[in-house]
Amino acid sequence: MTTPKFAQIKQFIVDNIRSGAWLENQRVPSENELADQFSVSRMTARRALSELTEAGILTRSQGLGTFVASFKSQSSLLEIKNIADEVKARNGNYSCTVLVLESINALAPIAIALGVEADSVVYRSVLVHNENDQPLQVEERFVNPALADSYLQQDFTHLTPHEYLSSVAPLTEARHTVEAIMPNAEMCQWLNLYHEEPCLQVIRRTWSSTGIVSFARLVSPGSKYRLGGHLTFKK
Amino acid sequence: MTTPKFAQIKQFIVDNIRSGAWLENQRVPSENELADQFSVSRMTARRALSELTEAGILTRSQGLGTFVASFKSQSSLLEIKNIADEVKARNGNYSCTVLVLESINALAPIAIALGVEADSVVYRSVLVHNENDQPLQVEERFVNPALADSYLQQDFTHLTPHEYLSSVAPLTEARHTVEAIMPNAEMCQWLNLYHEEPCLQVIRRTWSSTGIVSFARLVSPGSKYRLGGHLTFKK
DNA sequence: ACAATTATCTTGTATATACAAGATGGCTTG
DNA sequence: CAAGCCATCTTGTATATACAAGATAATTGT
Repeated sequence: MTTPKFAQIKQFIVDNIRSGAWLENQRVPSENELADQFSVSRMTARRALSELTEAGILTRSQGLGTFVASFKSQSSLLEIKNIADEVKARNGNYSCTVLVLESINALAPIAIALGVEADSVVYRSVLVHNENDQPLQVEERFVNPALADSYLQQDFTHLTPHEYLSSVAPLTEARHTVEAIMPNAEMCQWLNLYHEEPCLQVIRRTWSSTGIVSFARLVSPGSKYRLGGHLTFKK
Repeated sequence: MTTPKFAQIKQFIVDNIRSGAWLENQRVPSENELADQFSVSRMTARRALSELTEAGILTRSQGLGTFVASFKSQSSLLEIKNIADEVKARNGNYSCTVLVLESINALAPIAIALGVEADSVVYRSVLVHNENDQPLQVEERFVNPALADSYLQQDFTHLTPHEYLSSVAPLTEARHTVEAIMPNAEMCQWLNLYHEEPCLQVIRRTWSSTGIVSFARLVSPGSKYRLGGHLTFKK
């Protein structure tokens, strides 16, 4: 008996749901019933139910019982991975080109996004992430100097901005939006696009405990890049 | 003392991380230390650490200790919500128009995506989801008749296809991809677009225990629709 | 000096027990 | 008959205890 008892009970429950034997919103055995059935203590049976509830596969309510969660309530999740890791994962040759690394006076929209005063100095970088020496994504990033004052001295061909910023300011929050845009002429040049092509744009804002750290715009050609997501009953 | 003890300990730990007092990869107090510090049993302290580990805020390793998880390892997640719910959530007027509801002979790519033989009969629906009577998203869906034989008899102006399919075949898995595309003429007409505009396209395939249930293509204008994601240390 | 053992710390699994609190049905009482 | 009470089910919180197993540092023996 190498697999723990609580894991066996989890497996038993998941199998019943996967096979369709237990349908949505149907009641599952109570803690005491499972404890008897598997000859374990109530706390062990409880652990199986609790962890599956935390995973969103079951729902519980005190006094009533435990039920199979409705699939509808499962929100579908998409991962936004580090692009360097993604390229390496598919055995591509990853490289990075630094196009711009400067300090500028923030225009109003940038200043607002970074939570600093308009026209104050912020850092700006534009990098191109390449796979097999072909542009895959352009990263334009605005950084709050108060939280990362040596940003301009970094060598981003070896350390990504995100990695550097994480080490300088402990990140506490991030927000993303994904949209489809048409690249402007400058972006076309950066991405080496000869004809106009729709692009995926991810806007990422990262917070630290003391304020907004940076504001990044990640643009990739729709023909070369896509986001993947996966949702499954398992474990 | 209304809030449970384990929740208080979780709060204490999260506060220390948010404030930057405990940095990435730094060791946090052990179960026994927390138990002494808060005058609780080891099992209660353990619960706080376990739940924060499950949430991805801490990492643990047997024999070594518990550590603040590195932000880098946190995968950023995007939610794909039900569009009807989203519209209603912002107090919009949601409506749905059924453009196509038919059975067709599947071309090769559709047949492969659905896991059926080429040229076999499958169901196809094209719906337009409207916000305040303006097209927001086109949903083109191909359905495996073996798993939902009364699909064509449904009234999708009141029940979404996803809701109907969930009730008929217990869903066990879903996969998504998001990309930026340029709509063709037919799609432009459906979306009421006068000039060409980049669109966000979500492809969703859903599995049941007995096979692939359906294959959906969700297309929204880039100017009207975006996906939002959010990642935070909390609870 | 070096290798093997031991002690001691950590997390991981499991049990038995106790009481609190929500939900439900049946019973008692007015 | 109906309102209130109570027994009994459920999950939720909390403790004390025991042993297993991984990791590390100290100790011991050669």
